[in-house]
Amino acid sequence: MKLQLQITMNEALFLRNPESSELGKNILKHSVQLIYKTGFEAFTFKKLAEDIGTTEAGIYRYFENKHKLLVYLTAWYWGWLEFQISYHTNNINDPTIKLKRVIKLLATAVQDDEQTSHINEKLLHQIIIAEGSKAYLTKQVGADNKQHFFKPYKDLCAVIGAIVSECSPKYKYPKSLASTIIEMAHFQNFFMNHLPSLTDFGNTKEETEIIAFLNDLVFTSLEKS
Amino acid sequence: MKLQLQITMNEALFLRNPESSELGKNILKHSVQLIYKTGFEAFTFKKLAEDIGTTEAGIYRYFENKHKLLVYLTAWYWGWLEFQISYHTNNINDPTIKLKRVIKLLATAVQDDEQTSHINEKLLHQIIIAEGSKAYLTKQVGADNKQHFFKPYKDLCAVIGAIVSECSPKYKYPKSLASTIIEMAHFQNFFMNHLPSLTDFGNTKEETEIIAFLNDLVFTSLEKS
DNA sequence: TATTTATGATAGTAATACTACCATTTAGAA
DNA sequence: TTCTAAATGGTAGTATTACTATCATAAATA
Repeated sequence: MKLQLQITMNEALFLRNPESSELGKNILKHSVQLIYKTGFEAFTFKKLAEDIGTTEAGIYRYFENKHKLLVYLTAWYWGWLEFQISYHTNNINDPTIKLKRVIKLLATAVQDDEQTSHINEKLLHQIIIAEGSKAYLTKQVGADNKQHFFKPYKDLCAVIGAIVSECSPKYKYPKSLASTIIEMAHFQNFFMNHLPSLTDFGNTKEETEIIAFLNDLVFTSLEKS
Repeated sequence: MKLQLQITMNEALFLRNPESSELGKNILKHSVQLIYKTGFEAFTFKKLAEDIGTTEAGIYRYFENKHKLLVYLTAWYWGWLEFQISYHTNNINDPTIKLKRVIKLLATAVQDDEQTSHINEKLLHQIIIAEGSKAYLTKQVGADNKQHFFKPYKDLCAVIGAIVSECSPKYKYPKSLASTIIEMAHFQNFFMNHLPSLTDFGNTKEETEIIAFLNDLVFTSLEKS
């Protein structure tokens, strides 16, 4: 049996649903590869079209511009990650163990998930680390937010914040701690690999060290309160 | 008496030193205003030239491209902030008080500093919040790093990391905690203002709450170890 | 079989990100 | 003071980017 995981996306993110056709799926697949390879700044619809073997106009029928495509990919990732979290923390009662799993999932390089054939989660994870915050660090953040483009990110943050509160009902900053965990899981990874002197993991470059740091940071805060 | 604070900049960041001429100073001054107003993506040298009343070619004599200008501005800001920190923590012996001052300086909206007439620090602080990470979240981060473009950021991080270690010599992650403090002072501010459900400060939107959160996060970690 | 719908192919435009060149003004050295 | 070099102003031009529009064809569907 092979289950197909479908993540429901905000329809305002695309002009035509990329999951609904071969070309659309190719756009998702190749955009992940190309953004990973060139970085978001150098990424253009023209290069993407050449990569796929279609034309620029073909891409524009699916996405208005590359910013919307990036927001789509990040939203997809957060949706996917929330599912991963719900799957891997299912049936666990101890919120401390749950939160540890969450931290591990956030900070660990992902395996390419067979369930979603056209998107390479491992590459997408790297894209989120290096480009993810560009999805909201824009002048349009307010307008995009009104259209609920960041709902998957907020939902994930709310889920993690709820686990934090389960661990420690009196802790005063569950949501800020949740967004800190998410962002730092990624930033410390980027720093470790590119600006190692900003971290304490420059020698080993091991993800496990980031996990240990975040666990230490989070659980001393929660134990105290 | 009016002292002029000069921040020494990496010469590879510019083609001609913008501090050395009126046009150069105008480029710095107006780029801060224009990036603040339009955001970095929509910011172009053409618009900047029109703003100043010069031509595109004039700007290109000082900066190779807008990325280098952004890196210049961020580097300037980190250098300036390191001076602020050293000034405001001077003669304080208790490292805990020092670290609290640092957190406050990082998280507080700055006053425009009279000592540096052509750069508006208050606007620049806002630019750092919204655009600062774009200086290093690029494919060229390795090449830029080799040219020491991020040295002021690293120096600042090292200074803060040293204070952390003073507070708690056994704490295992002083540098990662320092970069976490810096990034979160800015990200929580951005979230509070634009995606408030990612924080616990959405109601009041007060910087003092970010400071309280960071103090709680940092000092429970340090007390414990 | 008729008819939508998706795609392919081509063209065109405005803006961006530069580079090059020349004329003029300004500032410093002789 | 004059000469010279440096800084600036102004204009042009190019390749690329970020789109929009149009038309033909192929594939799916009714």
